[in-house]
Amino acid sequence: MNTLVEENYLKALLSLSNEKGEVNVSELSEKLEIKMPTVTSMMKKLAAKGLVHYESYKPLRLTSNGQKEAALIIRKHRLTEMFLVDKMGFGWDAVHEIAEQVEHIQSPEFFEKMDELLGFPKFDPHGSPIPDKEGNMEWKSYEKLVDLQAGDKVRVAAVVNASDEFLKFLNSRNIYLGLELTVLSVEPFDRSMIVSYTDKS
Amino acid sequence: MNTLVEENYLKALLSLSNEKGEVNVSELSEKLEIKMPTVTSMMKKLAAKGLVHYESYKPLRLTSNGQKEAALIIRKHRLTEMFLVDKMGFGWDAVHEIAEQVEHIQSPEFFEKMDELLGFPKFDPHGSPIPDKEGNMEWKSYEKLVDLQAGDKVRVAAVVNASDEFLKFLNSRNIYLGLELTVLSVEPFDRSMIVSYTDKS
DNA sequence: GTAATAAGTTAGATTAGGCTAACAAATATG
DNA sequence: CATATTTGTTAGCCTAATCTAACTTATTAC
Repeated sequence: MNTLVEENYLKALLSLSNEKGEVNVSELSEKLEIKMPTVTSMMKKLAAKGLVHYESYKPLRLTSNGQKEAALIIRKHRLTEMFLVDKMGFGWDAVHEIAEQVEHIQSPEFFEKMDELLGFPKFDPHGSPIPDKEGNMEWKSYEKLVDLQAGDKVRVAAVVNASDEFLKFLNSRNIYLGLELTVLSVEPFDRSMIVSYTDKS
Repeated sequence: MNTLVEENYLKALLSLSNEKGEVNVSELSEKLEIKMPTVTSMMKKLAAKGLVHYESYKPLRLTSNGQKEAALIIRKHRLTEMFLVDKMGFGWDAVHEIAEQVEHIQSPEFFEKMDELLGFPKFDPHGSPIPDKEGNMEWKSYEKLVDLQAGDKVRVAAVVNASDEFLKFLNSRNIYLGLELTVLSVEPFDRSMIVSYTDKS
């Protein structure tokens, strides 16, 4: 069994390795807002538990076991977010903080029940995939808005790295998952865009 | 803000002081399964935070502030139990463990929402009162089964100190809150009883 | 009312998880 | 390629929460 702190390291490691293959101690340190020496010593501990491959001065990698453990925490996090939005009526910008805490609850039945009540969802309220019970995560690669051309039409499928401020911004503009967007123009200088959509509010 | 560990001490103190006015270090130690020296040092810490009245070799008492903090944790615990039973379909014998963890979540909105979805309940699934937001707990004093006479009719209102085994026993006999019981006879030797009720299963 | 027992405290050690300061290795720069 | 910078590690210290062993104060029993 892993401590709450260990779980947070694993989760951060997984999300960093998804963004970019290899993870440095400094990156992990920055993400967790924990100083590098502390991270180093935790890496040794997690390596001893068989969750991380660690060699001095080399990039960090989760073991397959570590990856699974991390994915199962993400699973709990995303199921919780889904539950908070769908069953409790929270906004998608309000659920992250709560889910950060609920994800550490040790009770398989609790999350089984959520999953069941939600009808075994595959994606969370931000469009991120929910890993299955074995820790497998379906990675759909969506087109990124930044890569589109004028005239392209797309449907909002997911929000990457959803900060509170950004989600509140989207809310204030009535932009939500599933909404159809049309790229009207792209500014060549910085690729800033004008995008149109139907505001149903 | 109190740590999770401090919260557990406060909660244990409140429940012991409800059972019997004064609380000894040894009782608290036994309840928490933490050795006495550790309890002593935590009492000093909580006294420094103004949550406990502590004097060497004297019984422990919560301050009014400590009492409030403790009641608010109990509130979160009981709201959670109610939510798990009413909204998630758990049995009353399965919710304690989960609520022990959920009660430590820091998110007023989360528990506000539960309260609202449950219709502002006054009692939890075991019949125990749910403290209000100010930490006030209505103490209804029910008649205890052990004090009844042959011929008395009562309705099950609450289960005191509900252990998992006892709740499972009640479940197995189809005894639940609100059920009407009739005391048929009381054995003078040890006050054991024969009780009748309608089994609706 | 003294002695035995129980309850409570003090002192000192341990573990988890954090820190800073100093050093070492790897990488980047002129 | 030699040096400066960045990155990573080691060493040593800190706090929270736990423990055991030893000592002190209260309580109980004769």
